[in-house]
Amino acid sequence: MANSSYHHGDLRRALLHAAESELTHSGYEKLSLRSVARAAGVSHAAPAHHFGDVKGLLTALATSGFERFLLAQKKRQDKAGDDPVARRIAAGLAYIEFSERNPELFHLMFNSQQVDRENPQLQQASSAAFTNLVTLVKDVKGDSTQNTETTDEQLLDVYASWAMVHGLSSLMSSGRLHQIKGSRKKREAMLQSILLDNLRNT
Amino acid sequence: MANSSYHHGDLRRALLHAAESELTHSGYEKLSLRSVARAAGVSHAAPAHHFGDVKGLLTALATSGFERFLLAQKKRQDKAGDDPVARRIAAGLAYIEFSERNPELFHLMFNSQQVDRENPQLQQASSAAFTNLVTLVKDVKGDSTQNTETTDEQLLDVYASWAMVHGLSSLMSSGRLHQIKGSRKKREAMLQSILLDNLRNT
DNA sequence: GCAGTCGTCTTGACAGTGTCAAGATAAAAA
DNA sequence: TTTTTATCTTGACACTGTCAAGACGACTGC
Repeated sequence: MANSSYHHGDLRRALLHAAESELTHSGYEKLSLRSVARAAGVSHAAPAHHFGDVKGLLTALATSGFERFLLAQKKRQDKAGDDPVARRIAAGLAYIEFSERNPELFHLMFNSQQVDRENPQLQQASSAAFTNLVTLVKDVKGDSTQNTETTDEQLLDVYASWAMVHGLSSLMSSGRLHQIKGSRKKREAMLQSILLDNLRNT
Repeated sequence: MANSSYHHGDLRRALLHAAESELTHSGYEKLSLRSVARAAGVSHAAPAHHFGDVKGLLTALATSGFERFLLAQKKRQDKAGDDPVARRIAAGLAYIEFSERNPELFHLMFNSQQVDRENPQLQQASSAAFTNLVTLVKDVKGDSTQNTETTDEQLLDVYASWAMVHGLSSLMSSGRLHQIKGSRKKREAMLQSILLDNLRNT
């Protein structure tokens, strides 16, 4: 039964949903376990059973964030076809768009000291995103000999590409690149020109 | 008198110092007004008189951060001589080094929702840093006709350069670029090669 | 020197928070 | 049906930020 006072049924999901709503509304720095519980219609101590403490809840949120983050990139890079450069740029634009659409979640995922970086699910989700990035960049550089180790040189290329995309995301999502504005198409054209230049280097 | 119970003398500075110490030690997300007051040896409500609320304290911290942030860059870019590229790279390395040395402060300055971005002193300090960046990039592009307006094209160059440096800083200070390691010299050589490529475009 | 004023700091209170221990409830297992 | 187990509630605790009231001492004008 979903609505009897005890045994909510899917409280974990309901709490995550309420937390995400509070996250986008008032930011993760002010997110409170008790208000999340209130929003889900349960007692203040109910979340503890599913998440342990507030860090557990935020870690679960960040994990879910990384999953959707990767999905958004994969979706867009696949839509971009086979050209490695086009694919890399498409993923980059999706990366940036995600950060703009979910600034607080993005911030939580990458910057918060309140998420447990040792958590296995989180690590799995975030390193899956990283792996996708590595593949994309390797393909651009042409040396995607499938399953070989990634060399240090390749990693530097990955870092250069990642830093550019991440820097744009970080600065845009905190409203600092005022000149990148206008319609979505126009903004993405500006970003694309930056990303293209960024990929033209050896 | 500095040590009579009332009228501390320079409590504002003492509180800022205590806050910065707590900042680097336990992160700004857990920084508490009351513990800062305790560390400074005053009552729990003393900080309110100087900073209003916790947001005021964090805003003052961020402001002081931006000032030192700019100073560090200027110092290093001047030491680099006259070559615009060398100067830009030097400032970039100082930018990154600052973020590594003060990850929590850096995070507070750029990402925290708890600082008042409308604060005049903060805006003054942060836009001074931005102005320096604009000048550096213009000089690299060669069109530093002193006091002319900055065109949109130039701003895109600024953004491209800024995003790269900021992205590296953000990722490094949160410990995500594992392959950039070793001695300071070695790490900076890697960063420098990335930054050089980044400046070679358009 | 002396009164009054004003900026500085303390005290005490309040609502809100995260976490813990204990107990209540209902579903699942035996 | 009885027992066990997972789930949720209740109540308490120490801690937080903020506010109002007051205590203190430095400064001002005379």
